Amino acid sequence: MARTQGSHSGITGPRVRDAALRLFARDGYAAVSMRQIAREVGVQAGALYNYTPDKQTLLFSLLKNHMDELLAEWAQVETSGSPLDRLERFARFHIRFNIERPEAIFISYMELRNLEPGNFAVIEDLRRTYEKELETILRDGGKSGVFDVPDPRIATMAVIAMLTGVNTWYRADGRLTLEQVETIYWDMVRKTVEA
Amino acid sequence: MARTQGSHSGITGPRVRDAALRLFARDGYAAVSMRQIAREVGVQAGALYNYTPDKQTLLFSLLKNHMDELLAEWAQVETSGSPLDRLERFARFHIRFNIERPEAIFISYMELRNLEPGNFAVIEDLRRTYEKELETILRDGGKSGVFDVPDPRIATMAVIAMLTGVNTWYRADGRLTLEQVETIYWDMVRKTVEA
DNA sequence: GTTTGATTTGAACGTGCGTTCAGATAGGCT
DNA sequence: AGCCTATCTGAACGCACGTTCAAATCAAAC
Repeated sequence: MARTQGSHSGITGPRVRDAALRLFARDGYAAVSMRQIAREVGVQAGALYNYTPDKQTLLFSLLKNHMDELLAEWAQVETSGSPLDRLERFARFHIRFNIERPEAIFISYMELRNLEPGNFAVIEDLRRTYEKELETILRDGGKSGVFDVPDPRIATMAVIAMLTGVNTWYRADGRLTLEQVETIYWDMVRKTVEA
Repeated sequence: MARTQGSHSGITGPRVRDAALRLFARDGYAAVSMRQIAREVGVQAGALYNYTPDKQTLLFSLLKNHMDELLAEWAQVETSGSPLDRLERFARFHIRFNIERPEAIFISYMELRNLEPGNFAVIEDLRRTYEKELETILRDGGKSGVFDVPDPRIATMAVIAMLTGVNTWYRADGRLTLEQVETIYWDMVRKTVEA
């Protein structure tokens, strides 16, 4: 019978994932060995295989989890209102979500190429689903005349690139609060697409 | 005396750099072995060390070359005129330069973390120099009232992120010409910062 | 206090890594 | 024709990799 208390599995499992996330983000998937992850957790390399069938699946699982969380949290954001309101919510949500988990975001952009084709397709599909959310907002605003977006797909990519860029320079101890950054970016995003 | 004709050095050298650039871009620095690069060139691994002291220096040299080329080409762009004109030139230049060498651009963003600290500092400094060019344009436009950029540094990062994002989706055989893409992005950039 | 099974160890597997270097090769020079 | 030397080969170095697995460990269940 499985132990339900005092089992190390419930402790070691998350610690393996935490260590892998942190090390993959810092040094890159290819540069991090299973032995490094194990050392971080305080365990021998063999023990990791109680928690993942292999290294590739560990990476995929981290990314899949991240994307699921992204979509789940976005699903909880109010979706009613004008395209302008919805766009503001998206911009602020995107910045805040990304800043709160820089390591997962970093891996999501850097390690896609290290996913096997099948795994890559899954993540790519989830990413596209997320992008479609923004695209829909921009199309709605275009139809109603509030936005001027000659090419909604490109505008989507441009806005996401701009927002995602925050992670490359924002520091929690910097001169601006996250709220201030959100507002500055929201202002720029609004001007970018407004009619 | 050094052979100046028929020498393989003049042929193999560039081929090593080409292969390294392509493979680093496709699979990542850490995932590419010297033996793979050598195989691509049609040579044994040991021969590579006639052209680079080690793998790390090969990566650094590619990035350094790229940054030097970026700054050299930008230096040839007309710098006179109104901030609006200068911003348009920057936007179009940035897109075109990036699209013309996607592999070098990709490596420049992905493999920075694989540079030794000293090498990293050099590349980072060159990047900042380039960013300052845009920042100056935005500040000048702000002073003259043509632009409304409450935070020029952030606006710089936002614009560069937006423009650099083109490389993630643009395909030469896609539905838009590079000229069309430039124009669409220039329009968005202009709106982003215009007063 | 013994049994049970989830968890971990520690060693081993074959493979490939970056780099070095003595020796072979071959093209330009005199 | 023969020398010179830039260039390349092929083998070797020690080391680390991802993964496997029998044996050891140890906390919960009885």
